[in-house]
Amino acid sequence: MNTLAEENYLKCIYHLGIDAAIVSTNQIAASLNTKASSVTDMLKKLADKALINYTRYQGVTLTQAGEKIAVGIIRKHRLWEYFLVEKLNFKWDQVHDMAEEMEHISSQELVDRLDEFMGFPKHDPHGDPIPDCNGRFKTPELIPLSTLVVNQCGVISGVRDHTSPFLQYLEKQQLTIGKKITITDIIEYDHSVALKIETDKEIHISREVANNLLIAL
Amino acid sequence: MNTLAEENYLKCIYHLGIDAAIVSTNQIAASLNTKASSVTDMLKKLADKALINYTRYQGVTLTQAGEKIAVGIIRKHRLWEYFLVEKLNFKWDQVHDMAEEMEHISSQELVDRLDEFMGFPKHDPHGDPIPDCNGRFKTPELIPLSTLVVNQCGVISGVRDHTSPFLQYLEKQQLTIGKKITITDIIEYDHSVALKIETDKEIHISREVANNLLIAL
DNA sequence: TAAAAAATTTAGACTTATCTAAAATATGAA
DNA sequence: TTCATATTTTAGATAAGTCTAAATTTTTTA
Repeated sequence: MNTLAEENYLKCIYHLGIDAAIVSTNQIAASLNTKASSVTDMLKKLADKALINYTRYQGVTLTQAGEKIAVGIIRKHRLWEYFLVEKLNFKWDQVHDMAEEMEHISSQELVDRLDEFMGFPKHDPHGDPIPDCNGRFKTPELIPLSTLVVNQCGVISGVRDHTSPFLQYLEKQQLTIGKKITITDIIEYDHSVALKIETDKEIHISREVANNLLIAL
Repeated sequence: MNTLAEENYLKCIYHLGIDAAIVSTNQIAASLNTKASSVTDMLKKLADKALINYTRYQGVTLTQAGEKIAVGIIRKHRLWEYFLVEKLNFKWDQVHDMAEEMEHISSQELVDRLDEFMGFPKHDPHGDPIPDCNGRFKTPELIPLSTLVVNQCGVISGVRDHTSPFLQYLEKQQLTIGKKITITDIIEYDHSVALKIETDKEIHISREVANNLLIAL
């Protein structure tokens, strides 16, 4: 088995690897709030375990074995988030830190039974896809709301920012997963966006918010 | 917050303290599969944190603060065991190791909501009482089955041995929590016991098994 | 394309929790 | 009540994961 620190590095490399073919030491250090020298030490260890491909000064990628572990952790994280929201009635902005602890519970059978207990959910409370017990999942085509044009419509299906303040703001504005929205206006001056939620409510959001809201067309 | 190791020491001292006013270094070492010298180191640390009362060579007791933490961990352990058995359909002999990991998940609100979700259960799958959110619980008067006499009856309400082989054996014999039993015979030679389960099944168990089965009269 | 800047690694140190071996203290049997 | 034994503590070492500071390599830019 792997230590907690190892698991966190693998998960981090996986996430950073989504936007970049190769992940750098400094990216990992920034993401984990640690120092580059600490990262280097851990990279050597993970390379020895054949969980990453690593050459000095050249950044890292996950091996198949490493990716499998990372996806397993993400599966657990998202299933526990779903559990916390759907079964224990937490809000979507409260569950991240708890799931961060729970994702390290080791039993494979536990996760699989939890999955079954909840009816094999496909998405966590933030819209992120939940890998199945074989680690398979598909990432739907989502685009930032900021790329839509006037009169275009779509469904809120994910967020780029998972922090509490952002999620709380969205909740207050009723900008939650599954809601259908239509762009009614885009203000040239600051790129802020006016939009209609479902059929009634009309609201106005900043460019930054629009950038962090993901839409399925 | 306390480290995982600290929590395990506190829980261990609590359990050992049930049968003895003062807990010794060697008892803790045996119980945690560690060395006495390691225990001494940790005792100093816990004493510095005012979680135990400790004087060199004199053994330890928990302070009120230490006991509160220990009971909190036991509450979490037992609630998760209940969850695993009642919601995820695990057998009572499969849940201990998983709960051992889950008991260290820190959120107080999570445990309390879990408790509520399950309807505030009073006992875990092995019959042990679950402390409420204020750490209060009462230990019912239970006696080993081996102390009963012929024709005496009672209800199986707990076990002294929580290991898988013992629990599996009990399950196979239908000697599970809640079953009413009546002693039909006690064999002088080896102190083994013949008994009737509920109204029908008649079985024969060893002295050792009888010693580890707890009965409410 | 060479020097400056940025990124990364190495070297050496610290903390936590553990260990072995030796020393100190307590216990209990003669 | 003293000595042998058992228990406990101290001293010093080790592994994991982190840190700072210095050295090395890569990248950028002039």
